[in-house]
Amino acid sequence: MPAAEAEGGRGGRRTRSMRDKRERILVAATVLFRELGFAGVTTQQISDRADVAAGTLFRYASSKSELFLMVYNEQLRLAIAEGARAAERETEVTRAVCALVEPIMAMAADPGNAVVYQRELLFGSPAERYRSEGLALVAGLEDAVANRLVAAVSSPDQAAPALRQAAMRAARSVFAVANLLLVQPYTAAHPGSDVLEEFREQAAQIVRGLLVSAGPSAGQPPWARVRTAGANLTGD
Amino acid sequence: MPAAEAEGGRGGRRTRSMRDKRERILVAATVLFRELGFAGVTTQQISDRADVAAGTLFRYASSKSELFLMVYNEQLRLAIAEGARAAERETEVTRAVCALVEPIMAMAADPGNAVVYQRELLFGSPAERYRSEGLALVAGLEDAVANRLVAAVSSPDQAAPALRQAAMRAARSVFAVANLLLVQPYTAAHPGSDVLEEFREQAAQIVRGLLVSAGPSAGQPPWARVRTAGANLTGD
DNA sequence: CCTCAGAAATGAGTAGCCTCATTTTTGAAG
DNA sequence: CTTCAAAAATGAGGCTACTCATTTCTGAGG
Repeated sequence: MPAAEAEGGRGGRRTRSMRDKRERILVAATVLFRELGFAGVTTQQISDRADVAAGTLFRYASSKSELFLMVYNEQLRLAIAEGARAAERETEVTRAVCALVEPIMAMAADPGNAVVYQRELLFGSPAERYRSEGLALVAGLEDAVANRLVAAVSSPDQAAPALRQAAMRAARSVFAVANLLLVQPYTAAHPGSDVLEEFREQAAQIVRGLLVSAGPSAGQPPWARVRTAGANLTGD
Repeated sequence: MPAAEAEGGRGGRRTRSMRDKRERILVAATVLFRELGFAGVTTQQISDRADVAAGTLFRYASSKSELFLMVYNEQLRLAIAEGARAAERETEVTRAVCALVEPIMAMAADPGNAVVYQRELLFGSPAERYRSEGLALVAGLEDAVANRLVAAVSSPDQAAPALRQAAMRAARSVFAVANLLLVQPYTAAHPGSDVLEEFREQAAQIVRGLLVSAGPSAGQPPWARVRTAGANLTGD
């Protein structure tokens, strides 16, 4: 009987050893990815540095990509938290929405890894643990944006479902825009433009679209009046 | 002297041989990618089928990804052309914009390859030939969308620069939304929703945002009046 | 203490993309 | 026809992510 008890509760040599290993791997991966970039690192280097065999790595993360997601999910979590804090200080909707998302845009300071992170998050094979984790973080952020949009227009409890839906849509659009702008340095599609500034403008445009009306099928409820709130984003 | 002449003009055994080879490779790649998907095909299979050596493949496309882009750029070209044709038949802005983009959404009928195409286009290594080609196609489509938006509001020749800029932004937003929706089946982020319907709604919202005003810094020029044009997308 | 079953670790092996030193082909000039 | 240089083709081999049969370890029961 003490069996499961003594083991599961806390220590247990086996459990501890695995925890240590996981930690060593995480640290090694973090350092190496940061220093050499995703493509510049081999899984060998990581396993060497973590002092485990090559094969052992794949018992803790099913692929190099997953390893990468494991490392950078942490950074995303931090960015999201910072965005939430910053947004609380804003009263105007559009500003608040931007505040929520901008810390993520700032991750692009390290263009190489930020872009890889996006790629793996969007296109990694589904149903992998760390990918889902990252996607959940993103979904949470989208919700936060949608909530802020709804709050700008009515009190949360009596929000019409149609409004909620329109707000979710706007949130997703904002997110899509952020995504594409993050890769932009890499596509070199629209050079010369300031990415952050562009993001603000596009976000403002989308928010305006939401505020004009909740959508074609909503029959113009009262809050459709709030037309141009947020239009003076750059004005003050 | 006849040197460059006789060769460059048309035939020339060498040139012809290379053309043939390129063609064989393209055909082999097209068939195999279609039948087995990007990941399901090895470069060996392609070179075998094209009846060239393994290494020869990489003289015609610098990587498996480029090979893939080479094949699917063609499909994108077709989709864009079809969109242009469909858009001419529409009078209402939002509908026209959707018509332009929707054939691309339809490419997602083959989810596997459509998603890979997006991935390679967005994240492939820059400055590769076929990637640039694909990006140029996309840029052209964005321009077409922007033009249609501008036309909805003023005659093209006297369009204010601020309007043009705002329209480009909206076009890019629409595009970003399309991008994300295309990967959605793969992220499984927002299941249950009809992708095409979602696209229309989000696009409508963005267009509305543009029509409300050209942007904060534009000082509300006359065309800012055109507020809710296109709001009845689903209504008729 | 010993035994033993299941978990975990291991690292040699595999597959597949791509490189590059070598070989073959080409077309012009003598 | 022969020679030659430049272009193109070749395919063995490198590199690296990942697998899997084998080995090592762990902790419980006797």
